[in-house]
Formats: sequence, C-alpha cells, structure tokens
Amino acid sequence: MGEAQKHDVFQAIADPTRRKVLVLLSDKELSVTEISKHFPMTRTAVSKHLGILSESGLVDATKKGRETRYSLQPEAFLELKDWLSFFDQFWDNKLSMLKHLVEDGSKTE
Amino acid sequence: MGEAQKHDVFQAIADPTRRKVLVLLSDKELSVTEISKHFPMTRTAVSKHLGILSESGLVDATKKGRETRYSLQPEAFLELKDWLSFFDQFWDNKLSMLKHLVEDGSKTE
DNA sequence: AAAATAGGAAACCGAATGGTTTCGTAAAAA
DNA sequence: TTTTTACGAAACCATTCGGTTTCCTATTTT
Repeated sequence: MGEAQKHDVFQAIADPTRRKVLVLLSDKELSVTEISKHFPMTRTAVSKHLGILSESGLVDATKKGRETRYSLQPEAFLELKDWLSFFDQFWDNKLSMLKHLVEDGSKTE
Repeated sequence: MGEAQKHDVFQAIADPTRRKVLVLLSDKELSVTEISKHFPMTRTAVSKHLGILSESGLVDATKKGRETRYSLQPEAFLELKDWLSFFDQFWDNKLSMLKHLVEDGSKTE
C-alpha cells in the first residue's frame, strides 16, 4: 500500500524519447529490443525509460517467456487530460477576448 | 531566429510547483513576490520556475515599473492538447473494448 | 536625497536524470 | 546439453535540476 511511485505521468512525458516510445506503442505492443531499434541509444537506456513509463502507469509490462511485452495503458492519459482540461475555460475566454480586441481595432491599420 | 529554447512545455509542466503556479495565474496575473507567498521556498526559486514557464511560452512576463506581472498564456496549452489528443483514439477503442467485455459478462455475477 | 521595495544574476550545492558498460540469469534454439 | 537470446540489476559518470545565499540595479516612497 505504501508505494512511493517516484515518477508520475507528468515527469514520464517530459522526455522526448519516452514520448516517442508511447507513439510506437500506440500501434502495437513491443519488446524492449524491438523498441530499441528506433533509438540511437543502448537497450538498457530504453529499458530504463520503459521502467519510468510503466511506473507512471502509462504502459503495461507483461512477461511472456523470456521477453517482456510492453503495451500502452490508455486510461492513464486521463490524469493528463483532466489536468489540461482545467485550463480550457481560460483558453476559450482569452481567445474570445483577443477576438474582441482585434475586432474593436485598437490598432490603426 | 536561432533561439535554442532550453525548456519546452512538457518539461515545464513536469514540476509540481510550476503546475501550481499555472493554476494560481489562471485566476489573475501576479508578481513574483505575490506568487512566492504560496510556496515554502525563496522568491529566487519561484523566479526561476517562472523563467522556465515563460521560456516554454505557458506564461507571459511583462515589466510594469519595478515589478514584473506574470500572466497565463493559454494558447501555449494547445501543444499539449494536440499531443494528448493523438492518444484519444486508442483510449476510446480500449474503453469500448472494456465496455464490451464487461457487458458480455465474462464474470459470473 | 535617502530608504525601502521588487526582482534578476551569479555562484554554489546535493540530488536526480539520462546515459554508459559490465555482469548475472532465465528461457529458447541448436 | 550447450549456446544463444532477452533482459534487468548494479555501478559508474557528466549534466541538469531545484533549491539556497549573496549581491547588484531599478523603481517607488518617504
């Protein structure tokens, strides 16, 4: 019950390599070795990235024989969407305000 | 034209302090000193966070006399929304698959 | 003019990050 | 059974990160 969970979803998507991994996994589940082929770094490095992704809940790791299949865990994106959606209101307001300003023409064209 | 831009939006929102700053700024524009009151750290530390946020484009910094007013730049959230929305399709599919599974009743209730 | 206020720049520090190589182990193939 | 393959754990390394203190420069206020 006392899982520390060192990495959350926000940290997980902060790294470009990890974001690319997520895109790769959106197509189909893959092993570490398969994923590694897409990156100019060692398999171990990719493995660590997968560790962080799986710790954050964004991907699932399932052992199948001697290999581990990594797959997307789309539900985990909800936390991100929820946080982002909070700012939607302001985005809308500010955008319509901007529209107003432009239409009012405070700038002599 | 050759702006390096060390910090992008993904890195910017990775830190919990910065996420909280964004929420604060969503209410109204604030100065560094005002924002600092909400955190158990020095004004300088908060100032650095604001530097990163403003570098990423998520906030705007405008000097007004001796103080700097920081405000939300909601348009910058679009990059995040866009990236996230790519995964919506998979989220939807998996969710409806799950729904199916549940409705089919593979679990004897 | 003097004092107070707002805030950034610089130097510094410990811990975290992203990467490497090396090694051990379990499963599959020969 | 021997060998190959898949992979993680560990130790290590340079750089970045989040924070501090100290100091300097503008603006306000008095």
